[in-house]
Amino acid sequence: MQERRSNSNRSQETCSALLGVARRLFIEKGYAATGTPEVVEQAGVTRGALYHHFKDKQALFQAVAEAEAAQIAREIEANSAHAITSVEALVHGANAYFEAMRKPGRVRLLLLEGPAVLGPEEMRRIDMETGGRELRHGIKDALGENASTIKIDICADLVSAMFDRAALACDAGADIKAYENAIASLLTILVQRKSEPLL
Amino acid sequence: MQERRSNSNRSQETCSALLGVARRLFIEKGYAATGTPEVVEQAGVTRGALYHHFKDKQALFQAVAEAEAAQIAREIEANSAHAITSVEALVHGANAYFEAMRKPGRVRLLLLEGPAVLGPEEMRRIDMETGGRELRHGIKDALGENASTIKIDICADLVSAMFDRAALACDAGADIKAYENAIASLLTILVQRKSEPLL
DNA sequence: ACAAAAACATACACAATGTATGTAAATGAT
DNA sequence: ATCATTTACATACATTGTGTATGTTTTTGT
Repeated sequence: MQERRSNSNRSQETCSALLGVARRLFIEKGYAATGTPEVVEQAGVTRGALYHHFKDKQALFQAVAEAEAAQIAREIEANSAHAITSVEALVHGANAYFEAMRKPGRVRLLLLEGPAVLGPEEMRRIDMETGGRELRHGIKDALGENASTIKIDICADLVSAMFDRAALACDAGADIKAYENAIASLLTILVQRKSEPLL
Repeated sequence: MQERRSNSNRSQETCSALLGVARRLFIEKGYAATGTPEVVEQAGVTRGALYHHFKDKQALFQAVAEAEAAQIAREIEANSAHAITSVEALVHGANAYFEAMRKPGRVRLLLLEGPAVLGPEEMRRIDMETGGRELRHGIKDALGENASTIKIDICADLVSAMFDRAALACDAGADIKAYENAIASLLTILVQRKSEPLL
């Protein structure tokens, strides 16, 4: 009794199983402590399948991280759809980001292990293709048209750093509201300075 | 011909050799790609000596990270000795931090690998015992006496996050002056708000 | 139906980690 | 000064994981 499946279906299902198990183990035990034998065992395949679909363990992690970042971007986009002023858009986006990063494991995946495993430039690329792009857009609106590209980039980078640190702190048990208020104050000040360039 | 050395001297010299080689390899190749056989070979000892002085590879990394953080704290303290106002102290401290973090490898050690290998809470502990303590003190002065402890902590955490991100960007080739100016502006705004509490 | 390619599975070579055990040097007490 | 004890190492081993090479099955295209 053998059900005939297409090749793309086979690949998709095995990749999906591998990514799901890898994601859970990377979150539970971390990248270094997660062995490929354990991953394939729980996914119901062999190491041969893994190394057929992914170049190495790092590529598996990268796929997990990219999928997670894409999902986060979708959630942010859904939760911050309606916003009138640029400040509101920024604050809504920030709150949506915090809400998304509350899902267990995301902080560890994207803020702790990601930079160490894939490097900061690769993580920055992933971030820019997902959530970071919208943040930069919001910052650009907030700063006004007289802000140079480089200043927009730096400002967005610094604000993004605060967001990440806040998510990290909340993941460690800190009060979310306190960080949200602090960041909201900073963003408000930032935008009120629109006329005379802040940075 | 055998020179009689004290036990503490023997330990100190082997530990020093191990830490020096480990530091260089951790910086050059990263934590995961650095093997203990390579470390002990270049240090002129055996793995037995390593595992006698350090519990495991992670403990070796932690010792390297703590030594580096302590050295950075010393450099900051030396370079920001004289400051009149609290703002000046903050800006001087920030510039001293950037200058210290320009030394090759420190960004990778303390901002990339450290959080992944030792965990964020351990890195925060190390930071608080070295440079972070002075930053928090400066922030407290800048915010004034009416700021609550929790607000001081959060503000210092967020500012520290910006410092770290700036150091990371500069390590990747970004313009240091641009980030320094951006942070200086933000700090100025922060402190000008002393009367009506910012956070 | 048959060749080619894709999707796996199996087996192997290599390396690294941590530990257990053995040895030499230093310390402390008599 | 000697001897027991502890400290500082060195050696050997057991385990585990990574990546690759090779083999097998299933699908695809002609």
